[in-house]
Amino acid sequence: MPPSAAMPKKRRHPYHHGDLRRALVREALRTIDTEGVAGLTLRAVGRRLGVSRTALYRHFADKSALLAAVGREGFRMLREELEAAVRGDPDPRGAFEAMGRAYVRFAVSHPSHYRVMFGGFVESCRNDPELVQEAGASFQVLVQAIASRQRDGLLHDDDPEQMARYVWAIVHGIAMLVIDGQLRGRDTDAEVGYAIERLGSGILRGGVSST
Amino acid sequence: MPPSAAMPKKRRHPYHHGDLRRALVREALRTIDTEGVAGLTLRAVGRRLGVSRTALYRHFADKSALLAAVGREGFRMLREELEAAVRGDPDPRGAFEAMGRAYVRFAVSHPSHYRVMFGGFVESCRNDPELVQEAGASFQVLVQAIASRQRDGLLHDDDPEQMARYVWAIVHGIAMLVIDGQLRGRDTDAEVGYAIERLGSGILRGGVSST
DNA sequence: ACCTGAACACCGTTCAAGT
DNA sequence: ACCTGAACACCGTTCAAGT
Repeated sequence: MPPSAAMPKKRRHPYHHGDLRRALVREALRTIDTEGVAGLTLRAVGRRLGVSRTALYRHFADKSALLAAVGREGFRMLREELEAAVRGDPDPRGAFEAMGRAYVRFAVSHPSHYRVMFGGFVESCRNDPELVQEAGASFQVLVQAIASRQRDGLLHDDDPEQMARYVWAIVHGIAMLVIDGQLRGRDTDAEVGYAIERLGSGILRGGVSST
Repeated sequence: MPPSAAMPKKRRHPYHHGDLRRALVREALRTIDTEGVAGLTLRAVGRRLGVSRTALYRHFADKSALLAAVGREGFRMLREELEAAVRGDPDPRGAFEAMGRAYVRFAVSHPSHYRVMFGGFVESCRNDPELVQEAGASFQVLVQAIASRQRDGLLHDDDPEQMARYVWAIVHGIAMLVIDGQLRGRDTDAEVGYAIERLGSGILRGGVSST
């Protein structure tokens, strides 16, 4: 037989080297970055990793389990950044603002994570209790920050969770609008800065509390 | 030949009766309602309408064109509801609140429309200028309402478009959180009510304007 | 344990052909 | 004009088989 005919020419090592699971998540994110969540296919991920179409099923039950892993990672990263923002600024007012900026910055610099976290692709609560727990932990960072500032007398004495949902809706709204390109041409920092100012003071003018 | 052998037994009329285009949009919405945007397939839509897999291409260039039609319809409906809310309440303060409630109510009662409008499924700006125009028209309803209240001296004299983006981010954020089930167990009306109150007055307490 | 290819039941889209 | 079926190049997932 000819010496070089039956040589397998593509695969260098028959098995994937190190941590295939992590590689799959990383490659999925790269794909979502460029193609969008709808453009994510397991076959292409495998192909790009030089691995069979079905190797993925050794690490994830199915496609939505892979997405759940992406979402979980995202919530952990977000929580760490929020905690860092709280820790980073000794002034309570400044720390609160830093959290808001950190939240939107996270979403803008990790849009793929963020979309998976909130895009409704993961059937969140049903499937993955770990993901629900991570999501709850991120939210609690905000709740605690608000409660602390209420104790300092800086914020109104509303239910801290209620106030946290309000603040969350604002930063989430800004983040989604930026990611979806609805604020194209706008300076994200300026948008967040305006929002934080009016979040504090309100949009109503003066003491006009009619009737 | 046997008398009843070659009878076509399924199709009652060989062509689709009336407005296939409208039927396709309606059926697409029904599918998204039950299966989610990811679960929308053109073949299933055709099947459910008793029409060939490819009949759709007489009315839409491709799948994303169908989604663009859904998005356009959504923006038109949203604008009409916002305009109705403004018209419906003579009191400026009440009308503004009514708009916020109408916005979130629209998103919650038409989640499929809303997801398509803002989910990034339509490559918005690129493909469909009509859709961009409809979206802009909805936004202008809010901008005009704000400018009018500024002339009455009710709101701070910020750039009305800037303030509109802020208000939009809030209602959009609430709408997305409700639709994605992140506020499950919460009373949507109560969330919106709280948001509108604090949107007006701010979350900071008293006249503490330090430094 | 980890990986593989073949196979199954699906997709979106194109196209020559029918009425 | 409007609709059709066959065909193409894709999917996610399962499964018996290899190392």
